Amino acid sequence: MYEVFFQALKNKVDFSDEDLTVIKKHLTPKKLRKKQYLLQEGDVCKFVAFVEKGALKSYTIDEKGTEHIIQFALEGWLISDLYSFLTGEPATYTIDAIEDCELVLISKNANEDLLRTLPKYETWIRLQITGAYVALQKRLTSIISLSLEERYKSFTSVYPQIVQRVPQHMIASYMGLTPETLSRVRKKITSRR
Amino acid sequence: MYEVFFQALKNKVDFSDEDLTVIKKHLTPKKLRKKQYLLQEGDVCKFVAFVEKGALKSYTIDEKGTEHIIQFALEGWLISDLYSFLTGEPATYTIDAIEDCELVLISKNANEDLLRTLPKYETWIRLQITGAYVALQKRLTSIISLSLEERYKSFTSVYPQIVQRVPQHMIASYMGLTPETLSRVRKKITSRR
DNA sequence: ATTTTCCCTTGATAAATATCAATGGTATTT
DNA sequence: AAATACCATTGATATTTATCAAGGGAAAAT
Repeated sequence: MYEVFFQALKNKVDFSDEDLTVIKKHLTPKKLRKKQYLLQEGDVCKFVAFVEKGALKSYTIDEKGTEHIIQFALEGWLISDLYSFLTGEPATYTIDAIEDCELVLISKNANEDLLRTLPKYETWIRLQITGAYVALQKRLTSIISLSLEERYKSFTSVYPQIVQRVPQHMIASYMGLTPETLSRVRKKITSRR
Repeated sequence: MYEVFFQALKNKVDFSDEDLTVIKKHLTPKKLRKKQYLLQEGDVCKFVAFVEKGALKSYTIDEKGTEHIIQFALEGWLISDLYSFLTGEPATYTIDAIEDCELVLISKNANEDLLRTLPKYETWIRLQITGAYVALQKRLTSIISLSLEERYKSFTSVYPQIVQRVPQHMIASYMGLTPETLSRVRKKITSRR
Protein backbone atom coordinates (compact mmCIF):
# COMPACT_ATOMS: atom_id res chain seq x y z
CA MET A 1 0.00 0.00 0.00
CA TYR A 2 1.12 3.53 -0.84
CA GLU A 3 3.95 2.12 -2.96
CA VAL A 4 3.65 4.71 -5.71
CA PHE A 5 3.36 7.52 -3.21
CA PHE A 6 6.41 6.47 -1.23
CA GLN A 7 8.35 6.10 -4.40
CA ALA A 8 7.37 9.64 -5.38
CA LEU A 9 8.46 10.90 -1.98
CA LYS A 10 11.85 9.20 -2.15
CA ASN A 11 12.46 10.28 -5.72
CA LYS A 12 12.75 13.91 -4.74
CA VAL A 13 13.78 14.01 -1.09
CA ASP A 14 15.92 11.72 1.03
CA PHE A 15 13.38 10.54 3.63
CA SER A 16 14.42 8.16 6.39
CA ASP A 17 12.32 5.12 7.24
CA GLU A 18 11.12 6.89 10.37
CA ASP A 19 10.02 9.86 8.27
CA LEU A 20 8.00 7.55 6.08
CA THR A 21 6.40 5.91 9.10
CA VAL A 22 5.36 9.31 10.39
CA ILE A 23 3.97 10.29 7.02
CA LYS A 24 2.12 7.00 6.69
CA LYS A 25 0.17 7.74 9.87
CA HIS A 26 -1.24 10.86 8.28
CA LEU A 27 -2.52 9.24 5.11
CA THR A 28 -5.94 7.90 4.23
CA PRO A 29 -6.45 5.43 1.40
CA LYS A 30 -9.49 5.80 -0.79
CA LYS A 31 -10.88 3.83 -3.70
CA LEU A 32 -13.08 5.38 -6.31
CA ARG A 33 -15.12 3.75 -9.04
CA LYS A 34 -15.18 5.18 -12.55
CA LYS A 35 -17.45 8.24 -12.75
CA GLN A 36 -17.58 8.70 -8.98
CA TYR A 37 -16.94 12.15 -7.54
CA LEU A 38 -13.94 12.89 -5.41
CA LEU A 39 -15.01 16.50 -4.95
CA GLN A 40 -18.04 18.48 -6.01
CA GLU A 41 -18.12 22.15 -6.81
CA GLY A 42 -19.44 24.05 -3.81
CA ASP A 43 -18.10 21.64 -1.20
CA VAL A 44 -14.99 22.58 0.70
CA CYS A 45 -11.98 20.62 -0.47
CA LYS A 46 -10.51 18.93 2.58
CA PHE A 47 -7.62 17.03 1.02
CA VAL A 48 -4.96 16.73 -1.56
CA ALA A 49 -5.22 13.41 -3.40
CA PHE A 50 -2.26 11.43 -4.70
CA VAL A 51 -3.07 8.96 -7.47
CA GLU A 52 -1.74 5.46 -6.81
CA LYS A 53 -3.70 3.97 -9.67
CA GLY A 54 -6.28 5.17 -12.17
CA ALA A 55 -7.11 8.52 -13.72
CA LEU A 56 -9.13 11.56 -12.68
CA LYS A 57 -10.05 14.94 -14.00
CA SER A 58 -10.91 18.28 -12.42
CA TYR A 59 -13.25 20.63 -14.23
CA THR A 60 -15.76 23.46 -14.08
CA ILE A 61 -19.19 23.46 -15.63
CA ASP A 62 -20.45 26.61 -17.31
CA GLU A 63 -24.02 27.97 -17.54
CA LYS A 64 -24.63 25.92 -20.67
CA GLY A 65 -23.70 22.74 -18.85
CA THR A 66 -20.44 22.31 -20.74
CA GLU A 67 -17.56 20.73 -18.88
CA HIS A 68 -14.17 22.48 -19.02
CA ILE A 69 -11.33 20.24 -17.92
CA ILE A 70 -8.66 21.99 -15.88
CA GLN A 71 -6.44 19.06 -15.10
CA PHE A 72 -5.94 15.36 -15.61
CA ALA A 73 -4.22 13.24 -12.97
CA LEU A 74 -2.69 9.83 -13.60
CA GLU A 75 -0.55 7.59 -11.38
CA GLY A 76 1.99 9.62 -9.43
CA TRP A 77 0.20 12.95 -9.74
CA LEU A 78 -1.50 15.09 -7.14
CA ILE A 79 -4.96 16.54 -7.62
CA SER A 80 -7.06 18.89 -5.51
CA ASP A 81 -8.89 22.20 -5.56
CA LEU A 82 -5.92 23.92 -4.03
CA TYR A 83 -7.59 27.27 -3.53
CA SER A 84 -10.46 25.71 -1.65
CA PHE A 85 -8.07 23.46 0.29
CA LEU A 86 -5.96 26.41 1.40
CA THR A 87 -8.68 28.96 2.14
CA GLY A 88 -11.64 26.84 3.20
CA GLU A 89 -13.77 28.52 0.52
CA PRO A 90 -16.20 26.37 -1.49
CA ALA A 91 -14.53 24.51 -4.33
CA THR A 92 -14.88 25.94 -7.82
CA TYR A 93 -13.83 22.67 -9.43
CA THR A 94 -15.38 19.23 -9.52
CA ILE A 95 -13.12 16.18 -9.50
CA ASP A 96 -14.21 12.74 -10.66
CA ALA A 97 -12.74 9.43 -11.71
CA ILE A 98 -12.16 8.66 -15.39
CA GLU A 99 -11.13 5.12 -14.41
CA ASP A 100 -11.39 3.10 -11.19
CA CYS A 101 -8.89 4.70 -8.85
CA GLU A 102 -6.79 4.06 -5.80
CA LEU A 103 -5.93 7.27 -4.04
CA VAL A 104 -3.94 8.45 -1.05
CA LEU A 105 -5.56 11.39 0.69
CA ILE A 106 -3.64 13.97 2.67
CA SER A 107 -6.12 15.85 4.84
CA LYS A 108 -5.77 19.47 5.80
CA ASN A 109 -4.76 18.53 9.34
CA ALA A 110 -2.30 15.93 8.11
CA ASN A 111 -0.76 18.46 5.75
CA GLU A 112 -0.43 21.07 8.47
CA ASP A 113 1.03 18.62 10.97
CA LEU A 114 3.56 17.33 8.49
CA LEU A 115 4.57 20.81 7.39
CA ARG A 116 5.06 21.82 11.02
CA THR A 117 6.98 18.75 12.18
CA LEU A 118 8.78 17.39 9.15
CA PRO A 119 10.90 19.88 7.22
CA LYS A 120 11.60 17.34 4.51
CA TYR A 121 7.90 17.07 3.84
CA GLU A 122 7.76 20.80 3.26
CA THR A 123 10.65 20.45 0.84
CA TRP A 124 8.81 17.72 -1.02
CA ILE A 125 5.66 19.78 -1.23
CA ARG A 126 7.62 22.78 -2.43
CA LEU A 127 9.23 20.73 -5.17
CA GLN A 128 5.88 19.28 -6.19
CA ILE A 129 4.14 22.60 -6.42
CA THR A 130 7.09 24.14 -8.23
CA GLY A 131 6.98 21.39 -10.82
CA ALA A 132 3.24 21.84 -11.18
CA TYR A 133 3.70 25.58 -11.65
CA VAL A 134 6.30 25.15 -14.36
CA ALA A 135 4.12 22.62 -16.17
CA LEU A 136 1.11 24.90 -15.97
CA GLN A 137 3.09 27.82 -17.31
CA LYS A 138 4.18 25.71 -20.27
CA ARG A 139 0.59 24.78 -20.95
CA LEU A 140 -0.42 28.41 -20.86
CA THR A 141 2.43 29.39 -23.12
CA SER A 142 1.39 26.86 -25.70
CA ILE A 143 -2.21 28.07 -25.53
CA ILE A 144 -1.38 31.69 -26.22
CA SER A 145 1.48 31.21 -28.65
CA LEU A 146 0.95 28.07 -30.75
CA SER A 147 -1.46 27.07 -33.49
CA LEU A 148 -3.98 24.36 -32.68
CA GLU A 149 -2.02 21.80 -34.61
CA GLU A 150 1.19 22.58 -32.80
CA ARG A 151 -0.60 22.56 -29.48
CA TYR A 152 -2.07 19.15 -30.07
CA LYS A 153 1.24 17.72 -31.25
CA SER A 154 2.95 19.16 -28.20
CA PHE A 155 0.27 17.70 -25.96
CA THR A 156 0.57 14.22 -27.41
CA SER A 157 4.34 14.26 -27.14
CA VAL A 158 4.31 15.48 -23.53
CA TYR A 159 1.40 13.33 -22.33
CA PRO A 160 1.20 10.21 -24.49
CA GLN A 161 -0.35 8.23 -21.61
CA ILE A 162 -3.24 10.65 -21.43
CA VAL A 163 -3.85 10.40 -25.16
CA GLN A 164 -4.01 6.63 -24.86
CA ARG A 165 -6.28 6.42 -21.85
CA VAL A 166 -8.62 9.39 -22.08
CA PRO A 167 -11.42 9.88 -24.64
CA GLN A 168 -10.74 12.56 -27.21
CA HIS A 169 -13.66 14.73 -26.29
CA MET A 170 -12.06 15.19 -22.86
CA ILE A 171 -8.79 16.20 -24.44
CA ALA A 172 -10.73 18.67 -26.55
CA SER A 173 -12.25 20.08 -23.37
CA TYR A 174 -8.82 20.30 -21.76
CA MET A 175 -7.62 22.25 -24.79
CA GLY A 176 -10.62 24.56 -24.75
CA LEU A 177 -12.00 23.17 -28.03
CA THR A 178 -15.09 21.38 -29.24
CA PRO A 179 -14.70 17.68 -30.00
CA GLU A 180 -15.47 18.38 -33.66
CA THR A 181 -12.61 20.84 -33.95
CA LEU A 182 -10.15 18.47 -32.32
CA SER A 183 -11.27 15.70 -34.65
CA ARG A 184 -10.55 17.94 -37.63
CA VAL A 185 -7.17 19.00 -36.29
CA ARG A 186 -6.22 15.35 -35.87
CA LYS A 187 -7.37 14.56 -39.37
CA LYS A 188 -5.21 17.31 -40.80
CA ILE A 189 -2.18 16.06 -38.91
CA THR A 190 -2.56 12.43 -39.90
CA SER A 191 -3.45 13.14 -43.52
CA ARG A 192 -0.16 14.97 -43.83
CA ARG A 193 1.94 11.96 -42.94
CA MET B 1 16.29 49.63 0.49
CA TYR B 2 14.39 46.37 0.01
CA GLU B 3 11.42 47.81 1.92
CA VAL B 4 8.80 46.23 -0.31
CA PHE B 5 10.59 42.90 -0.31
CA PHE B 6 10.93 42.77 3.48
CA GLN B 7 7.32 43.71 3.86
CA ALA B 8 6.38 40.84 1.56
CA LEU B 9 8.52 38.48 3.60
CA LYS B 10 6.98 39.55 6.90
CA ASN B 11 3.46 39.46 5.53
CA LYS B 12 3.52 35.71 5.14
CA VAL B 13 6.08 34.37 7.61
CA ASP B 14 7.23 35.54 11.02
CA PHE B 15 10.90 36.33 10.33
CA SER B 16 13.14 37.56 13.14
CA ASP B 17 15.43 40.54 12.62
CA GLU B 18 18.38 38.18 12.44
CA ASP B 19 16.63 36.19 9.73
CA LEU B 20 16.18 39.34 7.74
CA THR B 21 19.82 40.30 8.18
CA VAL B 22 20.84 36.90 6.85
CA ILE B 23 18.51 37.20 3.90
CA LYS B 24 19.71 40.71 3.13
CA LYS B 25 23.26 39.43 2.67
CA HIS B 26 22.06 37.19 -0.14
CA LEU B 27 20.29 39.86 -2.13
CA THR B 28 21.48 41.97 -5.05
CA PRO B 29 19.76 45.22 -5.98
CA LYS B 30 19.35 46.05 -9.64
CA LYS B 31 17.89 48.97 -11.51
CA LEU B 32 16.50 48.67 -14.99
CA ARG B 33 15.46 51.35 -17.45
CA LYS B 34 12.28 51.04 -19.45
CA LYS B 35 12.72 48.59 -22.37
CA GLN B 36 15.91 47.10 -20.95
CA TYR B 37 16.22 43.33 -20.80
CA LEU B 38 16.40 41.48 -17.53
CA LEU B 39 16.70 38.13 -19.29
CA GLN B 40 16.95 37.12 -22.91
CA GLU B 41 15.70 33.90 -24.41
CA GLY B 42 18.57 31.48 -24.76
CA ASP B 43 20.53 32.75 -21.76
CA VAL B 44 20.44 30.77 -18.56
CA CYS B 45 18.27 32.44 -15.95
CA LYS B 46 20.44 32.88 -12.88
CA PHE B 47 18.02 34.61 -10.54
CA VAL B 48 14.53 35.20 -9.32
CA ALA B 49 13.66 38.89 -9.38
CA PHE B 50 11.44 40.63 -6.86
CA VAL B 51 9.91 43.91 -8.03
CA GLU B 52 10.42 46.77 -5.60
CA LYS B 53 9.21 49.35 -8.07
CA GLY B 54 8.15 49.39 -11.71
CA ALA B 55 6.68 46.84 -14.07
CA LEU B 56 8.05 44.03 -16.23
CA LYS B 57 6.80 41.40 -18.60
CA SER B 58 7.99 37.94 -19.59
CA TYR B 59 7.21 36.66 -23.07
CA THR B 60 8.10 34.40 -25.95
CA ILE B 61 8.50 35.46 -29.56
CA ASP B 62 7.15 33.19 -32.28
CA GLU B 63 8.50 32.60 -35.81
CA LYS B 64 6.49 35.53 -37.10
CA GLY B 65 8.11 37.83 -34.56
CA THR B 66 4.96 38.24 -32.51
CA GLU B 67 5.40 38.68 -28.78
CA HIS B 68 3.28 36.49 -26.48
CA ILE B 69 3.20 37.78 -22.94
CA ILE B 70 3.29 35.08 -20.29
CA GLN B 71 3.35 37.23 -17.19
CA PHE B 72 3.32 40.78 -15.92
CA ALA B 73 5.07 41.69 -12.68
CA LEU B 74 4.37 44.82 -10.66
CA GLU B 75 5.59 45.90 -7.23
CA GLY B 76 5.62 43.00 -4.81
CA TRP B 77 5.67 40.26 -7.43
CA LEU B 78 8.35 37.77 -8.36
CA ILE B 79 9.40 37.14 -11.93
CA SER B 80 11.83 34.69 -13.48
CA ASP B 81 12.13 31.91 -16.01
CA LEU B 82 11.66 29.31 -13.32
CA TYR B 83 12.34 26.31 -15.50
CA SER B 84 15.65 27.72 -16.66
CA PHE B 85 16.49 28.85 -13.13
CA LEU B 86 15.89 25.39 -11.71
CA THR B 87 17.41 23.26 -14.45
CA GLY B 88 20.15 25.46 -15.88
CA GLU B 89 18.65 25.02 -19.34
CA PRO B 90 18.52 28.05 -21.67
CA ALA B 91 15.59 30.34 -20.95
CA THR B 92 12.55 30.08 -23.18
CA TYR B 93 11.23 33.44 -22.04
CA THR B 94 12.52 36.96 -22.39
CA ILE B 95 11.94 39.44 -19.58
CA ASP B 96 12.11 43.20 -20.00
CA ALA B 97 11.06 46.38 -18.24
CA ILE B 98 7.76 48.07 -19.13
CA GLU B 99 8.68 50.93 -16.79
CA ASP B 100 11.89 51.95 -15.01
CA CYS B 101 12.36 49.32 -12.33
CA GLU B 102 14.02 48.66 -9.03
CA LEU B 103 14.55 44.98 -8.46
CA VAL B 104 15.89 42.66 -5.82
CA LEU B 105 17.67 39.66 -7.29
CA ILE B 106 17.96 36.33 -5.55
CA SER B 107 20.71 34.35 -7.26
CA LYS B 108 20.72 30.60 -7.60
CA ASN B 109 23.38 30.28 -4.92
CA ALA B 110 21.56 32.65 -2.62
CA ASN B 111 18.36 30.70 -3.08
CA GLU B 112 20.06 27.39 -2.37
CA ASP B 113 21.88 28.72 0.69
CA LEU B 114 18.74 30.21 2.13
CA LEU B 115 16.69 27.08 1.48
CA ARG B 116 19.35 25.00 3.20
CA THR B 117 19.91 27.19 6.23
CA LEU B 118 16.69 29.06 6.83
CA PRO B 119 13.55 26.91 7.05
CA LYS B 120 11.36 29.98 7.20
CA TYR B 121 12.68 31.06 3.86
CA GLU B 122 11.61 27.75 2.40
CA THR B 123 8.18 28.30 3.89
CA TRP B 124 7.97 31.73 2.31
CA ILE B 125 9.01 30.39 -1.06
CA ARG B 126 6.50 27.58 -0.78
CA LEU B 127 3.72 30.04 -0.03
CA GLN B 128 4.76 32.29 -2.90
CA ILE B 129 4.85 29.51 -5.44
CA THR B 130 1.58 28.10 -4.18
CA GLY B 131 -0.09 31.46 -4.60
CA ALA B 132 1.38 31.79 -8.07
CA TYR B 133 0.12 28.34 -8.97
CA VAL B 134 -3.40 29.09 -7.83
CA ALA B 135 -3.42 32.38 -9.73
CA LEU B 136 -2.15 30.68 -12.87
CA GLN B 137 -4.78 27.99 -12.62
CA LYS B 138 -7.46 30.65 -12.38
CA ARG B 139 -6.10 32.36 -15.47
CA LEU B 140 -6.14 29.08 -17.33
CA THR B 141 -9.66 28.34 -16.18
CA SER B 142 -10.90 31.65 -17.46
CA ILE B 143 -9.19 31.07 -20.81
CA ILE B 144 -10.80 27.72 -21.45
CA SER B 145 -14.22 28.40 -19.95
CA LEU B 146 -15.18 32.07 -20.39
CA SER B 147 -16.15 34.23 -23.34
CA LEU B 148 -13.73 36.96 -24.36
CA GLU B 149 -15.90 39.60 -22.79
CA GLU B 150 -16.09 37.78 -19.49
CA ARG B 151 -12.36 37.13 -19.54
CA TYR B 152 -11.56 40.78 -20.07
CA LYS B 153 -13.95 41.89 -17.36
CA SER B 154 -12.46 39.36 -14.98
CA PHE B 155 -8.98 40.53 -15.86
CA THR B 156 -9.77 44.19 -15.22
CA SER B 157 -11.40 43.41 -11.89
CA VAL B 158 -8.54 41.20 -10.70
CA TYR B 159 -5.70 43.37 -12.02
CA PRO B 160 -6.88 47.00 -12.23
CA GLN B 161 -3.32 48.26 -11.70
CA ILE B 162 -2.14 46.43 -14.80
CA VAL B 163 -4.98 47.88 -16.87
CA GLN B 164 -3.97 51.35 -15.76
CA ARG B 165 -0.26 51.05 -16.32
CA VAL B 166 0.16 48.74 -19.29
CA PRO B 167 -0.69 49.50 -22.94
CA GLN B 168 -3.66 47.60 -24.27
CA HIS B 169 -1.81 45.80 -26.98
CA MET B 170 0.23 44.10 -24.25
CA ILE B 171 -2.91 43.06 -22.45
CA ALA B 172 -4.18 41.66 -25.76
CA SER B 173 -0.96 39.68 -26.08
CA TYR B 174 -1.33 38.41 -22.51
CA MET B 175 -4.83 37.25 -23.38
CA GLY B 176 -3.70 35.59 -26.59
CA LEU B 177 -5.57 38.10 -28.80
CA THR B 178 -4.76 40.67 -31.44
CA PRO B 179 -4.95 44.31 -30.35
CA GLU B 180 -7.82 44.84 -32.81
CA THR B 181 -9.90 42.13 -31.23
CA LEU B 182 -9.33 43.46 -27.73
CA SER B 183 -10.27 46.93 -28.89
CA ARG B 184 -13.56 45.57 -30.23
CA VAL B 185 -14.28 43.61 -27.09
CA ARG B 186 -13.77 46.74 -25.02
CA LYS B 187 -16.03 48.73 -27.31
CA LYS B 188 -18.80 46.18 -26.88
CA ILE B 189 -18.49 46.29 -23.12
CA THR B 190 -18.49 50.06 -22.82
CA SER B 191 -21.24 50.61 -25.38
CA ARG B 192 -23.48 48.43 -23.24
CA ARG B 193 -23.21 50.70 -20.17
C1' DA C 1 -28.02 -11.59 -28.65
C1' DT C 2 -29.96 -7.33 -28.57
C1' DT C 3 -30.30 -2.90 -27.03
C1' DT C 4 -28.39 1.09 -25.36
C1' DT C 5 -24.89 4.26 -24.55
C1' DC C 6 -20.79 6.40 -25.66
C1' DC C 7 -17.63 8.13 -28.83
C1' DC C 8 -15.73 9.82 -33.11
C1' DT C 9 -16.35 11.62 -37.56
C1' DT C 10 -18.29 14.40 -41.34
C1' DG C 11 -20.96 18.07 -43.66
C1' DA C 12 -23.26 22.51 -43.88
C1' DT C 13 -23.59 26.84 -41.93
C1' DA C 14 -22.98 30.52 -38.42
C1' DA C 15 -20.16 33.06 -35.37
C1' DA C 16 -15.83 34.59 -33.66
C1' DT C 17 -11.32 36.15 -34.44
C1' DA C 18 -7.29 37.37 -37.37
C1' DT C 19 -5.37 39.94 -40.96
C1' DC C 20 -4.48 43.93 -43.70
C1' DA C 21 -4.83 48.72 -44.41
C1' DA C 22 -5.71 53.27 -43.04
C1' DT C 23 -6.46 57.12 -39.73
C1' DG C 24 -6.01 60.22 -35.90
C1' DG C 25 -4.43 61.09 -31.43
C1' DT C 26 -0.96 61.48 -27.88
C1' DA C 27 3.38 61.29 -25.98
C1' DT C 28 8.27 61.54 -26.79
C1' DT C 29 12.30 63.07 -29.22
C1' DT C 30 14.79 66.23 -31.74
C1' DA D 1 7.69 73.72 -32.68
C1' DA D 2 8.15 70.10 -35.66
C1' DA D 3 9.03 65.46 -36.42
C1' DT D 4 8.78 60.86 -34.98
C1' DA D 5 7.33 56.87 -32.68
C1' DC D 6 3.76 54.66 -30.32
C1' DC D 7 -0.91 53.48 -29.63
C1' DA D 8 -5.88 52.67 -30.16
C1' DT D 9 -9.56 52.46 -33.28
C1' DT D 10 -12.25 51.29 -37.39
C1' DG D 11 -13.52 49.03 -41.81
C1' DA D 12 -13.28 45.31 -45.15
C1' DT D 13 -12.22 40.73 -45.80
C1' DA D 14 -10.18 36.08 -44.86
C1' DT D 15 -9.54 32.43 -41.77
C1' DT D 16 -10.53 29.80 -37.89
C1' DT D 17 -13.57 27.68 -34.82
C1' DA D 18 -18.28 26.67 -33.03
C1' DT D 19 -22.75 25.01 -33.73
C1' DC D 20 -26.23 21.98 -35.39
C1' DA D 21 -27.47 17.73 -37.41
C1' DA D 22 -26.70 13.14 -38.77
C1' DG D 23 -24.51 8.54 -39.08
C1' DG D 24 -21.77 4.55 -37.92
C1' DG D 25 -19.00 1.74 -34.97
C1' DA D 26 -17.51 -0.12 -30.71
C1' DA D 27 -18.15 -1.01 -25.98
C1' DA D 28 -21.17 -1.76 -22.15
C1' DA D 29 -25.53 -3.01 -20.25
C1' DT D 30 -29.60 -5.79 -20.25
